[in-house]
Amino acid sequence: MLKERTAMTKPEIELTAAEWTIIKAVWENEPCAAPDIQEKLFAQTRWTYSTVRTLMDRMVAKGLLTTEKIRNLSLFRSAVTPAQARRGELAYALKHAFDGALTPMVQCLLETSDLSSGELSALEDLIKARKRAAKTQPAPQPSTSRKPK
Amino acid sequence: MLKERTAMTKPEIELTAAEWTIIKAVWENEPCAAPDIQEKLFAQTRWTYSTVRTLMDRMVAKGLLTTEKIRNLSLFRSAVTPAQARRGELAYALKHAFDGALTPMVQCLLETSDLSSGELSALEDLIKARKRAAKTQPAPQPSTSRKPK
DNA sequence: TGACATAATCTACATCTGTAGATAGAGTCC
DNA sequence: GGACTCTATCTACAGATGTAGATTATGTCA
Repeated sequence: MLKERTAMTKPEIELTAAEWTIIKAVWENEPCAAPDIQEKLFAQTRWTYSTVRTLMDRMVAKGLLTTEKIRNLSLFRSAVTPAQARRGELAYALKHAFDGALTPMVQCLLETSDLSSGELSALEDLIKARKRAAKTQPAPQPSTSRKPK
Repeated sequence: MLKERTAMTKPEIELTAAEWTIIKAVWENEPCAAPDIQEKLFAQTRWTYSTVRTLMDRMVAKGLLTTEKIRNLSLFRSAVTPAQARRGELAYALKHAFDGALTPMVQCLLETSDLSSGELSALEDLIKARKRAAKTQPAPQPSTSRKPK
């Protein structure tokens, strides 16, 4: 029936392409009704109400969204923040494609993409800021762990 | 999941967790036979020969591996390079989680992970190198394109 | 109280993934 | 040639995903 994540450390959030599409729309409209999301996405996706609704219901079952029923209407809200979702995505890439090693990942990003020198400088600044932060505080979150499946 | 390969541009490689496991083993043994891969992975995954073989055959069908039959034996080789696979993974994350914007992605990486100042300096050097390269040459590859299915 | 417009619910179905057991074909050794 | 041992092939099956039609319940307006 329902499989729920009882909390503690979140079980590594991973979203499919369709789920990303939905949740981004939800983030922008929270709280929102399914028909709103359907309309909002129709131009991009051509999804029918049924499709959107099925997707959203399944996302509720997975703990990605929540619903609250008000009379005849289901109000949806996101259950994960953009930051959490992003982290999950990065963790997946980091874990599988780079065996957890961050530096090569950034390197690959730099090589693959075509950044202006302004953007490069912005990144440099980010790193400098991070260095300063590291001096004062110990460190942030622990990074991903290993183990397939 | 679904990959949409709208055309021309490389079909955007995406690997599932199981496929990553397999292809990494293949990269390290190329060319190799399915039983080798199975043995190699058994400790980590506990997969039987059937499982590994099915996975590998499907990967051949998808163009991720190639086979060549020599008498009774199927020899497998990778059909995508580590770099291609990595780029595919990054492209997916970049596209869905960061709407294609690289700087926020790097920022998220920096925030989430706990890097030593040595590593941070290494990143800084990478960026500096990239800046220098940008001065001499125009630019590398174009980055990913957009449009959900 | 009908006639609509809306939203929800149910059911369906093709693929794709993860995981394998059962069976058959080849090669090898006595 | 039989007994083994690999390797390959076939078939299966549950669960996840993408996509939606059909049917029903609810709300609204004349």
